[in-house]
Amino acid sequence: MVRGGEKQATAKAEETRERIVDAALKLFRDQGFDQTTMRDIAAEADVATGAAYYYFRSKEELVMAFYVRTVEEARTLLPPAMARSNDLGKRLRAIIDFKLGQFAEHRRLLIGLARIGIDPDHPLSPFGNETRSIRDEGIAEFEAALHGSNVRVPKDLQADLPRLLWLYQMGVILFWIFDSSPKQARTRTLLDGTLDLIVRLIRLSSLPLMGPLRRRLLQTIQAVTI
Amino acid sequence: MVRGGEKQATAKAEETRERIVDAALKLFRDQGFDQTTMRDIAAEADVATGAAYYYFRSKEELVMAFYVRTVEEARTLLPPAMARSNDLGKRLRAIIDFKLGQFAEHRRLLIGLARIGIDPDHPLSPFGNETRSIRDEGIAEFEAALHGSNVRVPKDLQADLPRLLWLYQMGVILFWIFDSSPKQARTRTLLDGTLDLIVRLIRLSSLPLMGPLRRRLLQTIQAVTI
DNA sequence: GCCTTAAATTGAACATGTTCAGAAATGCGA
DNA sequence: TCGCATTTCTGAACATGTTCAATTTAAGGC
Repeated sequence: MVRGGEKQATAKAEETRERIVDAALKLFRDQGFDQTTMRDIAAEADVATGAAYYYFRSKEELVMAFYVRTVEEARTLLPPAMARSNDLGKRLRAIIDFKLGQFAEHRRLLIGLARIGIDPDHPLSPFGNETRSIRDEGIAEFEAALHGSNVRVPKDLQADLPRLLWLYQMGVILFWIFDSSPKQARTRTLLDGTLDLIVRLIRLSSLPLMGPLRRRLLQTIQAVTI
Repeated sequence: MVRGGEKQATAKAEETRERIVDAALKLFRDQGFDQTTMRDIAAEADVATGAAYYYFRSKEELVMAFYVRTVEEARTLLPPAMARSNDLGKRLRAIIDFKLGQFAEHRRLLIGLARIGIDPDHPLSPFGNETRSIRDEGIAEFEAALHGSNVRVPKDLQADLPRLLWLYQMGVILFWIFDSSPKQARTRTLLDGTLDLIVRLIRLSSLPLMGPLRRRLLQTIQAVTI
């Protein structure tokens, strides 16, 4: 049994696994998630139908495999991109632009992921237990963006702000999946309009006057999130 | 052919249709959306499997039928509930509480609706064309809440604010579907924490100082929404 | 009452995600 | 190299959403 990585796979198995992901990604990209059948994928990867289920629990998990790939890519490529400026707005934008760039070719594919996300009972829900490490890595990206930036973050915000920004990013990505405007121009507009506002809000939140309001908001956020 | 209402159905057909919805709702409630098969539903309604597809295009459309029922119920019950106060916060709360009350028994069922919602290509997406009239009715509820309230809304906000509040409501409902805390207590906390804030924001937005910021936000919102 | 047309209904067939019992391949100690 | 355990893979079977050709039922005019 392979699958979670509980047992380390042989080189050959690893190669088969990759072949299945590659086949799936190619077909997803060319004909969309729903239009691609598991039989198609297996045929494209030159394995039997059931083989895919030896490596992946479901069709959606193949999308998740793609997502994991992008996270790994981000791990090496994001830090240098971030180092280019210490302006918080630019740093946040760098993260989100990078992600959207990674997804660009596979926009329709993310519908498969979104469907997972919407189902709180699904093991692969982005808010669930099984995806914690991926999620934590995503949140850490925003922590890093804040850390090296030119914006001071009030102490009591420091613990929650990265997660809030990550949540914002998830919202943007969701919007982007929906966005049928040419080249997803509306998403760019959304980013232009809101990112700058967020940075300004973070800046304002440091003002002493804002203490009570900030605490009130934080309290709500903490009470609401798990 | 029935289905959209293109042809008016006979009384008997209408009765069959209702029987199918009732059967579906009963089974959805008792055993969940995914665990209920179309064969189960047909059997419970004493019709053949295919009959359900004479009236509904898909399993999800049965959930939509439930949703339409709640909208119709709201049409008669919401106005009186709203008339009880002209405090905007209370009026908004009345709408949302009423909806959550309607859904309470069928929380798991809404996952089926959420899956539709997340797929921008689905004909029944809450942002799509086919659901316009339902959506407009929902937005109108918030328009009414604003109209008879004690809060003055700046002119340039009046066109968009109801839709924004409706969007907020959708977000709350989505959160509520996810909310696994006992009796969905976290959703109540979220409402307590954010509704009051929203009302205060609307109030603040009238201040002359807020003009530029308000215009900037509005511009973004208008550029971003369809 | 009979005929014609449309509406309503049937149930088998189909498509596709998923499972599973077993076959083949592989690795490994003796 | 042989035997055995484990991993990898197979393809048929299954479950379930959906479609569809065919049948039954109902409505309306004559």
